[in-house]
Amino acid sequence: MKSDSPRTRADGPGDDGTDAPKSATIYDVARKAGVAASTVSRAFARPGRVNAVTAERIRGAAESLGYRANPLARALPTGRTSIIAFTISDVANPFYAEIIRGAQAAAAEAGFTMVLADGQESEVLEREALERVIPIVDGIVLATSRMSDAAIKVTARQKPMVVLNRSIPEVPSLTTDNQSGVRQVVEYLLGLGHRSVTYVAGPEASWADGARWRALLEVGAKLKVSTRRIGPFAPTVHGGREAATHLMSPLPSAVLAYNDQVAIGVINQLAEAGIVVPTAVSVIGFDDIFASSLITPALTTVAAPLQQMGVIAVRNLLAVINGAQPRAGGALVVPTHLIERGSAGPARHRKDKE
Amino acid sequence: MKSDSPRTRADGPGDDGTDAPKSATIYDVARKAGVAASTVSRAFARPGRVNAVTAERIRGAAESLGYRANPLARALPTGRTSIIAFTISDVANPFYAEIIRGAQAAAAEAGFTMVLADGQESEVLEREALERVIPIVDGIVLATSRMSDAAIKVTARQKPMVVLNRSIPEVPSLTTDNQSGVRQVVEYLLGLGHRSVTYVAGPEASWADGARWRALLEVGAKLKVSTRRIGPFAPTVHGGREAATHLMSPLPSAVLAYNDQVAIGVINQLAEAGIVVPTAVSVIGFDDIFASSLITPALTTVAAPLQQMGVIAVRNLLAVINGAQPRAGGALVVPTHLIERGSAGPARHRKDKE
DNA sequence: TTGAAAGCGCTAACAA
DNA sequence: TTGTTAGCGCTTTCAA
Repeated sequence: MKSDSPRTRADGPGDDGTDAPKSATIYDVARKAGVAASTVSRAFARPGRVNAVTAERIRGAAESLGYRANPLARALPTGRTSIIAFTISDVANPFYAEIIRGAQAAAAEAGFTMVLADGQESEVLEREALERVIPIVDGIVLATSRMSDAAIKVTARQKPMVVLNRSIPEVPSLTTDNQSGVRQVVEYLLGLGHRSVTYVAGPEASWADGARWRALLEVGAKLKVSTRRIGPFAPTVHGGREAATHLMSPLPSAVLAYNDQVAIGVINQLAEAGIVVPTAVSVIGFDDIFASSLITPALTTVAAPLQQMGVIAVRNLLAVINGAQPRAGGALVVPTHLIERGSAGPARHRKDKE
Repeated sequence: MKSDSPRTRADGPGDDGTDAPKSATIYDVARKAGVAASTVSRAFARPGRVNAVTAERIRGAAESLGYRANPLARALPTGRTSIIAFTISDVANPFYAEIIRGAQAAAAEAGFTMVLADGQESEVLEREALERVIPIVDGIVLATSRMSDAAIKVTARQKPMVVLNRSIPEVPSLTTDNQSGVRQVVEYLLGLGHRSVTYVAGPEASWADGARWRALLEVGAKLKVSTRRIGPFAPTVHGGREAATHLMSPLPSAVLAYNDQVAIGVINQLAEAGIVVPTAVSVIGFDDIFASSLITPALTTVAAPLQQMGVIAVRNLLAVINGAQPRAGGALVVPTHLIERGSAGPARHRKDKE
């Protein structure tokens, strides 16, 4: 009286001995509760549409059988997996840690699983990782992608998407307020007596890099601070070290680096050449990564509400997945603020006019 | 002549406008190639079992239609998703970065997608994250779990599993050679004239913590170095700072910290109290995280082949998934080596005998 | 070597 | 409010 379930392959060639005991299906629950399978399904999906006592009976049966809906089986007819992808350019980049946390929490809160796809700073690998997860996810958060706008737009047509740290027309975007961050930096430096800033650029494929440099150009013009740009360099400590070698001959008064890693590299390399920060030169970074407060001197940097960004990105994505109209207009912008630590100081008095 | 496909819900209430064009199914390919669907399936799964020219025709049809097998639909009859889970105790912990990379690469190489589940240093959250992904994965790598051995064993019965940084009988395990790492540390310190080592302990739920302290006890006894232990402390910079306050009254000659973060915290806090490392006290960490080479003084630490560990863990897991007998016997142990940097130096001559 | 057909566990019309 | 019935796209027996 229990073998009427039409299983054929349930006990096929049991090659791997690690198989768990077959878990209960919706049919088992239905039989035990004395209702049709569809009623069980309904009881879970739309509790309102089923008689209260029936629902209770079903719940009891499900519990006693340890029933857990098979998310794969559910995904097939509905086309929804309750999985979202979060792609980053590099897991090893500490910048993402907090963003990921916020994103993960927001996803979990909504009953979604988040899969992390790491591009390892390579456009090809990023594509591959994305390609691999696309068929199994309901939506995608693209954080700091190295792909082109065009490529992103194509992907955005396949699945709901939100991009982070980048602004793409027609795709819901979330960025930090680079403009304001840069302004705070320049004003701060001005207050310390600096009259020029050298920007150490990051990867050319980085949207943030362009935004930061443009902002500096603009703010510099407005506030009468002269600006210079060197680069591009890799967005790493090593990249910063390399940049430092180009920074030494006419030592600038102040340096703004693409990100904290680069700033740290600059400081390290300069230190090895006997050039002391901030006495000889001021250095400021972006992002406020973990290590920034630990180095000597501690890094002055532009911070953003990282965790919040993860949360917002995911919430927006889920809204779109649930049928919301992807917000038009420009990117959503989150505020930044300058964290004053020890790597920027008063401009030294210089005999040589610059 | 194309609408004979029995779709009913293909164009239901189109609520969300983001839907991609329906992608081709195996039936579309079958029709175009003039064969049965089962033949198409076979052509992809067991190319040997299908006529070469037929196979070619199918491949052509698939290509021209841009056919991609739906992994979800495939998972239903086979019970295999080609997804594995990688659970860590904290994404923000830089220690995992390289491990994740290796793991991800090994997974991708085998055509598997890896989902990262973050426990955020909480046993409850770790369980939840795991619970959420278990039904959709073929196997699990548990890196530095905060769960109990018993709980892990239970989960290991549900799905193939490999644990990292921990040794659990009956579950395939992979650990670093803490014994050797500690011995290298003690021998190095002995060479510098130290005669005692204080261990700053990490979380009690950490297997590595126990292993390191036991190793120190053993090696200390053998090499006639006296040992002391304080803690537990959180495995963070903050935890290290806190530990430092307990370290000051009788300042030890040498400190071995649970991990690099703790070591960094100790150094920072000590510095703020005017105690200079390594002049006044030597400090050594574990793991060799990114930040360790950046702080001043650069941290002397015990490093392991992180990326390799990720690769090995995933390869072993995949082997088990594919039916290999989970290797019995103890854990697989990967070598460690001491990286000598600046945070450990000669023991200072002390008037006061200790 | 190929095709027909049943079924994986669930959802969603449609009727009752 | 509930049951019946077709599928979702793929795999896998079983026959041909």
